[in-house]
Amino acid sequence: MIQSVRRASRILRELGTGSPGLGVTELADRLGLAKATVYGLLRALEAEELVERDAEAGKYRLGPALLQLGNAFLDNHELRARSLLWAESLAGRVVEAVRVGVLNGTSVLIVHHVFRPDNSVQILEVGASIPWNACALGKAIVAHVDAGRREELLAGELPRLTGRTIVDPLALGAALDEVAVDGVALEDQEAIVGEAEVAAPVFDHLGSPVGAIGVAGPVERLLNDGPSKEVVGAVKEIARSLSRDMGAGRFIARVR
Amino acid sequence: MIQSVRRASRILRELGTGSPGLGVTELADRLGLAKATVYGLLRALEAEELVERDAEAGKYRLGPALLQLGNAFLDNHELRARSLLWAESLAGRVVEAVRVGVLNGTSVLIVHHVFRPDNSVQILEVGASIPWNACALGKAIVAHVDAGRREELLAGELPRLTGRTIVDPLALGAALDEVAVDGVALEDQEAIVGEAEVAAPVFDHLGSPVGAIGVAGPVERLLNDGPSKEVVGAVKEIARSLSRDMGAGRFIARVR
DNA sequence: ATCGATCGTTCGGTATCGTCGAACATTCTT
DNA sequence: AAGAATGTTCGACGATACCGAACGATCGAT
Repeated sequence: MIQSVRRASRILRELGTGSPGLGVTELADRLGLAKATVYGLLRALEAEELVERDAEAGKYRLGPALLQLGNAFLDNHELRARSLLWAESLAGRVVEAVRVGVLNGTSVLIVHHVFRPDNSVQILEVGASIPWNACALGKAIVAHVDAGRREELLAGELPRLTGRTIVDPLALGAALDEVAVDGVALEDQEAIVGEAEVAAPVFDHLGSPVGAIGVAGPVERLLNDGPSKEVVGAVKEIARSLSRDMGAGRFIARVR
Repeated sequence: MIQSVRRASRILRELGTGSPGLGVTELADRLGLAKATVYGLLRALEAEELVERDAEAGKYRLGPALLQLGNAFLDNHELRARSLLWAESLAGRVVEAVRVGVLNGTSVLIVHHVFRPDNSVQILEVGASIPWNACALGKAIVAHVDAGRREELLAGELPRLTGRTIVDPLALGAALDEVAVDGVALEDQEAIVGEAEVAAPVFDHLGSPVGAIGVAGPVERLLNDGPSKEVVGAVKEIARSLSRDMGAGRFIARVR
C-alpha cells in the first residue's frame, strides 16, 4: 500500500486540518514517525509544491499545487459539469441558493454552489465538507446507497452541529426510509441555526446515487408551515432532469 | 527525494492536465514506469481518495480529497485572508472585477476573485493558472523578485496566448523595468482578446513580493486613451494598504 | 552576553519496501 | 469465437526510504 504515499497524504491532511504553523517535530509527534522521516517526506512534498514552508521559522503549510489540483478535480467532475445549467435554472426559479454535493467518506463535499440571486453577500461553499447526517444533501444520497454502506454510515460517527442535528442512528434510519419514499430530503436547522435545505438525489446510469442537488435558505422561507411545495417540486424535477443528463434511465427513484 | 511521492505527484498532475479517462497502461507509458508500479501507486492514491476510479472501464481521475485540500490551502493562505476586504473595497470603488494572485512556478495562481458588481454572469477564476508573462499580476510580481529568479523566468518558456502576448525576453525585461519604476503593471489583451488588467505588487515584511492584486475588465473601460488614472490610483493605493497589512514597512516600493 | 533548550538538518547502516518483468484474468473488438 | 488490449496478481531482487543518533542553528531565559 506504499506507505510513503500514505504518510505523505497524512501529512497533507494534518496540515489541512486547522492549526497552522506546524513544524517538523510536531508533525512527527502527531503521526508517530521519526523526525527524519517526516523531514524527508516534507522535502519531497515541497519539491512538488504540494507543501510550502514559511520563510523564517520553517513552519509548513499546504502548497499552491493543491489548489490547482482541486480545481482540476472540479473541471473533470462530470456531475458538476452537468449540474451547472440545471443549478442555475433552479436558483432562478426558487430564488434561493443551490448546492450540489457528493458523498466523500462520511461527509458531503460541495462541488457546486449558486448564490441566491438577490445581490446579498454570500460566501462560496465549493470545497466545504458537511457531515452527511447534518444536511439534506447527505440524507438524500445515503437514503439510496446500498444497504451495507448505509449500515456503515449509520454505525459511524454522527457529529452534532446544532441542537436539531439528528445523531441517533435509529431516528436517522427512520428519516432515511422516509426520504427514500418521498424522493426528497429535508433539513431543518440541523447544520446551521436558521438555515434549512431541501435536496433530492441524482443517479447515474446504474441507478446509483452519485450526488444530490438542493436548495438552501432561511427556515422561514423554505419550511414555513411545512415544506414549501413549490421548492420541493422544483428540486425533484431538476434532480430528475440532472439524473437523466447523467445517463440514468427513466425509473430512477428505485427504492431498495 | 522519495521517488514514490514524486511519482505519485506526477500521476496527479498527469490526471489533472486535461485528457480525462486515463488508464493504468497509458499512465505508465507517459511516465515511463512499469504498469505494476503505476498500479500500486494508484491503489495507494485511491485509498487516500486523492484519486477516483470510474466504476466501469477502470479509468482514473482526480479524487475529492484534492478539493478539500485545495480549500484548506485557501483557508490557510495569509495573503488571501488579508486581501478579502481590500479586494471587495477595490471592486466597489472601480466597479470592475478584482483578482489576487501569487506566483506558482512559472504561472500566476489566482487565490481570490471578486466579481464585477453588476449582476452579470461571471465565472469564478480562483484556482486558475495564467502564464506570468501574460497577465498584469504576473508582471507586477516578477518586476520585483530578485535578479536570479527574474533571469530564470525570462529564460524559461513564455507561452503566447494572444497576438499581443509579450514573448520576447528582451521586450519583456524592458516592460518589467518600467513596471518596477511605475509601481503598476498593465496588460492589454495579452491573455484574452478584449480584456485588460491593471495590477500592483503586494509585499511582506521582508520587502519580498508575495503576490499581486489587480483590476481586470474590458479594454475600453480600463485602457481607453491610456490607462484610467482612477483605476491605476485605486490599485496602487489598495496594494499599498494590503502590503502594510502583510507587515511590510513603509518603504515598500523598493527597486532592485 | 552566556548558557540551555528546542527545533531543523545531516548522516550512514539496515531492513524494509517498492519496483519490475512476466504471467494471469478480464473485457472489448473484430 | 478468437484476438488484442487492458487491468491485476505474484514473487524475487535490490534499491531506497526509514530510523536513531549526532550535529548545527536559532531562540529565550537567566
